[in-house]
Order: sequence, then structure tokens, then C-alpha cells
Amino acid sequence: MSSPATRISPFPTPERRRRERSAKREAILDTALALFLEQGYHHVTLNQVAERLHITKPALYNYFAGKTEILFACWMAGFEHAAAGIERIAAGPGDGLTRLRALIRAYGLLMTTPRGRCLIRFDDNDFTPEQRDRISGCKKQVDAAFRGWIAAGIEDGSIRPCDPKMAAFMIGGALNWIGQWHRDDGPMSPEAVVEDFAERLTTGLATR
Amino acid sequence: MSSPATRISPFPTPERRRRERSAKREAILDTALALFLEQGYHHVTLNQVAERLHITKPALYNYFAGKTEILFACWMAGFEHAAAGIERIAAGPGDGLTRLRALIRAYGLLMTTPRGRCLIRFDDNDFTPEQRDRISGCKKQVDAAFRGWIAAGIEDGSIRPCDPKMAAFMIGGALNWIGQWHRDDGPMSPEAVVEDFAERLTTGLATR
Amino acid sequence: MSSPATRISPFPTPERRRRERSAKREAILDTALALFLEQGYHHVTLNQVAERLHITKPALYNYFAGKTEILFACWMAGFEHAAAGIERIAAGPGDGLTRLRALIRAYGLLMTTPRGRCLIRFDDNDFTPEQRDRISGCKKQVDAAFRGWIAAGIEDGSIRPCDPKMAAFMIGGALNWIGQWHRDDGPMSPEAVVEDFAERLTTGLATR
Amino acid sequence: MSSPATRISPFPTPERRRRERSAKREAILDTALALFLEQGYHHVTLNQVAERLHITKPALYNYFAGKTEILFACWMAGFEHAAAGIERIAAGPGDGLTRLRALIRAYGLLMTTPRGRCLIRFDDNDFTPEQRDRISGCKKQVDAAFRGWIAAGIEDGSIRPCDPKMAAFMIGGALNWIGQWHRDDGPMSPEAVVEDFAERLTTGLATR
DNA sequence: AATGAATGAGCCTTCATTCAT
DNA sequence: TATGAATGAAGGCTCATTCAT
Repeated sequence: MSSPATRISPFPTPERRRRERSAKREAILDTALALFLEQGYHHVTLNQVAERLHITKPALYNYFAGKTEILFACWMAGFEHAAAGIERIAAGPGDGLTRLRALIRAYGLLMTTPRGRCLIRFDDNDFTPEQRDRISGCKKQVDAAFRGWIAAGIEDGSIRPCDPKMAAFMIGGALNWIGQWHRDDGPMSPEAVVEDFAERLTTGLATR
Repeated sequence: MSSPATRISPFPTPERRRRERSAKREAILDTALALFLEQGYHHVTLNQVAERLHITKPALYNYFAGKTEILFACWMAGFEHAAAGIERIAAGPGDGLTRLRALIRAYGLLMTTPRGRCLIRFDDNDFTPEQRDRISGCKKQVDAAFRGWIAAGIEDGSIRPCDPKMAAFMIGGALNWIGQWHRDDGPMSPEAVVEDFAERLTTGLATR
Repeated sequence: MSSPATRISPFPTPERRRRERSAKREAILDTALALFLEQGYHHVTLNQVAERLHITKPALYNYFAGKTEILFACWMAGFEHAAAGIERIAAGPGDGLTRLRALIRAYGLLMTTPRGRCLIRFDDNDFTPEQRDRISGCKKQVDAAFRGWIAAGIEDGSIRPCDPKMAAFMIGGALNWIGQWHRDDGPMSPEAVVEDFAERLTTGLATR
Repeated sequence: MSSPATRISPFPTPERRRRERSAKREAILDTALALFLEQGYHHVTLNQVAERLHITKPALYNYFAGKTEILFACWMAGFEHAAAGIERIAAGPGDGLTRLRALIRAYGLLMTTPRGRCLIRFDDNDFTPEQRDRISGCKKQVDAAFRGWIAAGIEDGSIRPCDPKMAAFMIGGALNWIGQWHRDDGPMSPEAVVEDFAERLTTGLATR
């Protein structure tokens, strides 16, 4: 029995307004992302995105400046997942090999989700030059993490001497590819896949 | 030196006609492919393709039924390179590991060329359903080659027991990724890259 | 005279909106129809239609799915006139001959208007198969009306025994042809023409 | 056993050349006409015409100046049939009614053939202005024949006094319409149809 | 914040026609 | 006479984006 004073007012507070707006932005992103991955960016019209959300096309412009902005926001959301994982691992304990394996697991897992898949499925040519620049920087960060911990492992003796760049290319390629072949309804769970890959991708590198 | 009698006639023979037509088809393919890789399929107009060839747009239709036909022909040309490599290796000698390494080298090399790059850069959604079906079959053939020689290597003792499917996914991913990062003007030649990868991708698999 | 309070608001009500939209659809139809009859369907571009309406080509797509849809809608609008006439006559009194003459007048009048002319001037080949099917059904309805009342007249003795099918063909042909030769600025008014034809086409049929 | 002297030379004489050329022109006309009636002028490409004749598109230009020339030649061929019929009837005996009936039979028969059908199925807008002018003149000739013999019949007493123009419109419409509904594989032969129409269209006119 | 309506820009495709051979 | 190849011209349609309400 809530008293009138505590009943929720139908007139949203500024705070609630902000939350709702943010939730709508997220919903647009999720919907657009799903469509982009299903049909490809150029085959998706803003009408489709809007329809799935039960709104109309121009309404989208209240939340995003345009189609490429949505694309970019999708990518960035994916990257932030990756960046968060990297930070978490960096903040945690472990030698180079341990951290490399943790990154493989985290990044590999990400690749089995839409948020992660878009990181490599989106075509660079669909971004504006400015967006491309920012994306390029982000990609370098991820690459630096891989190379960094490989180098650290060589340093601390957990990884055999090798060219960190090439090793990172190999590992990155194998992980990125997961997004292309892994199906949620397939025989292997994402966790099983990344566990397998963490082992498989480092047996050649580990000093035992 | 050539007497009038042996000079080449300006009137092409039927044979020469056929060759020239074929050469023109190839030129269209190469030009379109280069543009597709540079700018992305949807950002390339047939006008651009035609202009680069110093012809007009409708002239393209003398050689291809439409834009997606060109796209498809590009893909198929790439696949035929791959298939030829597979056949050559299959026809040659060697145990499973040897052949797997040969395939890694051949496929990796292909990935440093436009013909190969398009195999994974083109978006499935841009093909017609019929084309997708054919492509799907072709991809299965390549995958089968990787898995097959891994399985053969396990059989003949040159490769340690493991899941050929996962191993093939790892190798395939690493190789496909080459097309994304390798630059012709980079520090490593294609040959050096694939040599490195052939070693790197099989150290974890080889029985010594 | 109107006080500010009773002035029409510039903000259209939903009802007014619907009416305006409907009026625009009609305007498109009328304009397109006029052009189609003037120049022939294939010589009319959507740009011309749009220009005459002081809008742009894509705006047409807010009201019709495409060019053939417009063509079809024109035809259907004409048919509905005819169908309404048939219903009205069917609902009214009179023997077979009386009704036949009424139909001749109504259908003949229709043929002197663009709405009616299009019924026979449009080429079946310009419709989609689905549209053709529907049109075919509509044409059968009209034909059935002619034949039906001829048969009824034979039954009730107002028309001499004869083959209703052939009689209907003759009458239909004569009436359809009106659309080809009658000019609004000609010597005979539409009413005079159909009065003449109602007599002329039934003197051979009437039992006196 | 034809002697060498009488054997047909493989080198055609100029006379035979002319005959063959003329035959080819006819073949093109027939083929094009059939296609035009089947699919409508604008849906028929010169490629289709050429293919049906087992030649190539540009070859057509050896016989006709362009697509509309073919269309026009088709129409003219049809008209000449009609004109020949008119002349034959004019040259023969009979009062106005007799000749009118003869014309109805002849013109009606023509309408059951492709040559005749095209006379009213082709769209005026598809001709050039010059062609339109000539066609207009031809149509007037036919119309004049109908009206003339009706007037003659009134004069000689075989036809009841009436407006020849309107009577001709009625008869012409009914006859032209035959081309729209008559099927060669239908229940009535062309001869039966025109016999019926000759009677039906003049019962109201004849003085008995 | 959301909508209906309209627009501008662009692209693929078709096809009659021409030309060199 | 016939062909292969190429072109010019044009049209329908799509869609991201804007604007008034």
C-alpha cells in the first residue's frame, strides 16, 4: 500500500529520463548490430532497424547522427568489452604466459558474441575517415596487448623466444576466425572452444 | 625483319578473337577485384570499373551478366587457385604433416594476393542464394583438405592425436588473417611469412 | 466574418490528414492516367508524372509501390465505376432489355472518360501476372453483366432469342470503340452518343 | 539427270537475290509481328526477333531502318490486306447493303489474323509523327469505305436512312473488337463469326 | 520525442543503334 | 550480308536524410 507520496509519478524525473534515453540507445544498438551481422551493413535499411523497435525511421535520429554513427557505436561497444578485459587482466597477477592465455580466453569468448563479432566483420570502408582513425588506434591497443604479454613472457621465461609480432598475428587470426565459424547451437560451448584454443595456441610457445 | 607476308594481319582470326575476349574478361575481373578490395563492394560502381578500363559501363555487360556476377567470378577465380594447389599437393608425395605444411604454404601465399584475399573479404550477403550455395560447397572442399591431411597425419603418425576440426579452424583462421595484415611493401616477403607460419602452426601438432 | 476561434487550424487533425493523403493519391492517379492516355504507358516517365504534380519522383513511392501499381490502380478505379453502374442497374427495376439499354448507356458514358478509356487502352502485357489475373476476373464480371441481361431479356420475352455471347461481343466492341473515336470537343455529347447507341445496338435484338 | 547447263548455280542471279531479300524481309515482319502481338511492342527486344530468326540483331538493320520501321511495316502490311479487300468489293457488283456486308466479312476475317489484329492493337504513340500521319490517312480510307457503302445503301434503298458516321462507328467497333476476343482454337471458325456479324450488324440497318 | 512526408543523390540495368571487320 | 563489340541515353527504384508539425 504505497502512499501517494511514494507512488511513482508518471512524470519522469530528469534522472529517469536519462536512464530511459540510454536504454533506448542501447536497444537501437543491439537491434542494428544483430541486423548488420545477419544481412550485412549495406543490406540493412534504417527502416528495418526502426521497424524491429516499433518506431519510425526519423526517430533514430534522436539518438544517433546517422547510419554510420550507429555502425561506429556498435564497433566501439565491442571494443570496450575487449579493452575492459585487457585492463582486468593487466590489473591481475600472472606471468606473461598466464596473461596471454587469459587474454586468449577473454578475446575468444568475445568473438562468440555479436558485440565481438562486429569488431572484425564490419568493413573499414563503411566508416568515415575520422572513425577509421579512431578504430585503427583501438585495434593497435588490442594488438599491443597480445604482443606485450608475449614479449613479457619471453622476458620472464614463461614463453620461448620468438617474434612477438608474428605470434600475435597467428593468435589473433585464429581467434578472430572464431566469429566466423562458431555457432551458439553448435557442439562446443564458447567456454570449451576458448579453453581448447588457449591450450592449442600456446603449446608451441610455452617453455613447459 | 618481318616481311610483309609474315606481318601479323590486323584482321583477327577466330582463335585470336577468343583469346582477346578472354583477356578482356580477365582484365575486368582484375580491375573489379582491385576496386572491391580497395573500397568495398558496395562503394564500387560499375562506372568506376569501366572507367579504369577505358570503356563504358554497358560494355561490361558483354562479359558479365551483372555486378554480382563479377563479384562471384572474382571469388571463383580465387577458389580455383586454391583448388589447384590442393590438387597439386594431393597428387604429390608426403605424409600428412608434410602435406599439411605444403597446404599452409600454398594457401598462405594465396592470401597475400588479391585473388586469395577476396575469398574471405567478400561478404556472403552480397551473393545470390545460388551463388552462396556454390561458394559454400567450395569452402567445404578447402576445409576438407585441411582436416583430411591432419587426420591423415594422425593416422600415419606424423601428427599427434587431436581434433582435426579444431586444428583446422585454428590454422585456417591464422592463414585467412594474413590477408588482413600483410602488406606487399612490408618487412616480410610472402614466402618468409608462410615459411614462418608453416613452422609455427605445426609445432604444436608434429610428433617431432 | 470568421472569428479567430473558428478559423481553421493550420495543424491538420488526423481525419484531415487522411483526407489529404487520399486526395493526393487521387491526384497522382488522375495525372498519371491522363499522361498514360496521352503518350502511352511506356513513353511516360515517373518524372513527368511527378513534375506535373510539382513533386519529385520518389514522393510517388509514398503512395504507390511502383509504376505498374499506378497503372493497375488506374485500371481498377475505372473498373469500380463500371461495377458500380452494374450494381445500380441490377438493384433497379426493369426487364432484360431495359437493363441492357441502361448498361449500354452507363458503360458507353464511362468510355468517354479517361477512367473508362483506360479499361481497354491499357495493354495487358504491362501488368504483372498477379494483376492480370485480377483484371481478368473483373473483365469477366462486366462481360457477365452484358450476357446476363441479354439472357434475361430472352427469358422474359423482351429480347429475341439469340446467342447472348455473340450479342455481347458485338455490343461490347461497339461501346469499347467509343473511347477511341469520341472527342469531348466533337459534335456529339457523350449523352447523345450513348442514347444513339442504346437504340442502335438493340434494334436488332428487341422483340418490338 | 539435270545437265550441268540446267543445274541451279550456287551463285544467285540478281533476280534470285532480290527474291531472297524480299523473303527475308517478310520473315522478319512475320516474326516481329507475332512477338509484338504476344508481348507488346515495348516488351519485345530486337534481340528476341533476331533470335527467333537465327540471326543477330544488327542483321535486322540490313532490312529495316529501325524498330519503329518494323512496326510501321507490320501495320502497313495489314492495311494493304484491308485496302485490297475494299478494292475488290468496290470492283464487284452489288447494292450498298451487299457491299457493306461483304466489307464486314472481309474486314472481320482480317481481324482474326495477326496482320489484321495489329491494325488496332498497335499504339499510335509508338509511331513517328510521319508514320502517324500516313496511318491516319489509311484509317480514313477504311472508314470512308464503311461510311460510303452505308450512304450508298441509303441512296439505293437497301439501307434505312440513318447517320452513316455513327453506323460505321458501331460496325467498326464491333469488328475491331473481334481481334481481342477471337481465338483460333475457339468454338467458332473465323468464317462463322463474320457470317454471324454480317447478319447481326445489318439487321438494324437493312430495309428488309 | 516522434512522425508523415518529401527530397536529393545515385546506381544498376536495358536496349536501340552504330561501327569496324 | 552478317557479326561481335561498344555506346549513349534513359528510367525505375532505393534509401539516408531533413523538415514541418
